[in-house]
Amino acid sequence: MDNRSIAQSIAQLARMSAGDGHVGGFTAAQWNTLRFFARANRFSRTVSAFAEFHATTRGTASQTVKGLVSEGYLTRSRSDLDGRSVRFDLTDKARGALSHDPLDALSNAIGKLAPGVRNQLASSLKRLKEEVADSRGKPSFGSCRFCCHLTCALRKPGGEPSYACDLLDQPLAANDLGDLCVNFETAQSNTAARS
Amino acid sequence: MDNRSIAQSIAQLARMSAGDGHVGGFTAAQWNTLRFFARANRFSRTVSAFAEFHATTRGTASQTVKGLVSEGYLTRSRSDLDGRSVRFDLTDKARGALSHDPLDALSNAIGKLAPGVRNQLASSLKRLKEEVADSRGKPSFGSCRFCCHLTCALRKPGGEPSYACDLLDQPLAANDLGDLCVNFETAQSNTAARS
DNA sequence: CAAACTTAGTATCGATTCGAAACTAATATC
DNA sequence: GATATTAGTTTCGAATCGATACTAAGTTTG
Repeated sequence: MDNRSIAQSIAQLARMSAGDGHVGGFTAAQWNTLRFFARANRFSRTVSAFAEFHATTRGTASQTVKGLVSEGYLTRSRSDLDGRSVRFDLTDKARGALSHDPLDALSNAIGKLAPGVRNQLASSLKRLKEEVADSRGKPSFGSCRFCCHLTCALRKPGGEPSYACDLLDQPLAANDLGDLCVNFETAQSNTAARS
Repeated sequence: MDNRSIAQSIAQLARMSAGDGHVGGFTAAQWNTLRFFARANRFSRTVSAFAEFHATTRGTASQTVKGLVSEGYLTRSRSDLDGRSVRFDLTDKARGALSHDPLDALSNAIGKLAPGVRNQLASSLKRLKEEVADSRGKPSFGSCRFCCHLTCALRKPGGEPSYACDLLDQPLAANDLGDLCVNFETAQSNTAARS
């Protein structure tokens, strides 16, 4: 099986499961938007970050987001720190909708893989994402847990560790570490750190 | 990393690399169409099979194909066996265009994986495709090589083997065995063969 | 064998999406 | 303080999509 066939398998798998069609009242673009805002951390729940993630323009992303806001799936709130920035958060209504995500067919299939195979798959995909993002000069949207900007300090010996992002200089809660971030940079391979 | 995150990685990877945007003068739908007709075997280079593969309607698929025919990327020819059926074949112009496929970014990234990891990835994806296709009650588009309908006869001891599809009762050339087919059914797991 | 059904492909229509470009407003840089 | 950059929005035209209706060829069935 050659590389191109494997690449096409990935593309087809995505198309098969995400479905381009209107499932459950949402368009494909809307599903992707909801999924993104469900998984992005608070620094990344913006139109720009979503546009980047979704590989589209800010204009298009803005339209999709606007639609979901007017239908009550996202709330809109301006940032205190940056007057230009606007953050969007999922409503409970959206969270309810996401419990019938058509992508679950794929998630379930993944769940049936043997643990070792599953983990191998996850790490291969992570690797591929970084590689492709790199070749396009775009961020790859990883989670803080594997990001070089994550700093961890142990408040007191044996106590709860506290986390922070040293790029944005903002604290991070322990259960936010798995969320996606625009500013993600892989923790290894920082050979060009001093550039 | 949970199953849903992995599923989203697959979706994102596909979107990142295939790019929804107009690359090289083709739309995303057109790229997918060209890729399909490049990899499908002669029984599957039809509007219906492509619609199935692309998870869209025949109407939409017909439109896209029509456009590519009028631009000289596909040729149209009626089937001798079935007066309704029409087969579409790639022109050299199309083959040239495919040498600048934006999906190559992903193919190249896959090529950089260690051979073992790469093969593991390929088999996981194959498995997932079948699983998801099954859960949707749709064909999964595998290649003849792994299909239960493939029959192989050795003409003479030590000679070239000859292949055929026992479903369509048609001969298969050795270098067609890697092509995609609508009628694909996985060679193993035929527990319900007598149903 | 003829009526009824199915299948392959096409055409038309309106809704949605997309990218490009122009625009406002806030922040950075020099 | 002028200029550039960044975040988000808006508008516009082209393209896509799904739904639906349609033609024509094959299959089933009575």
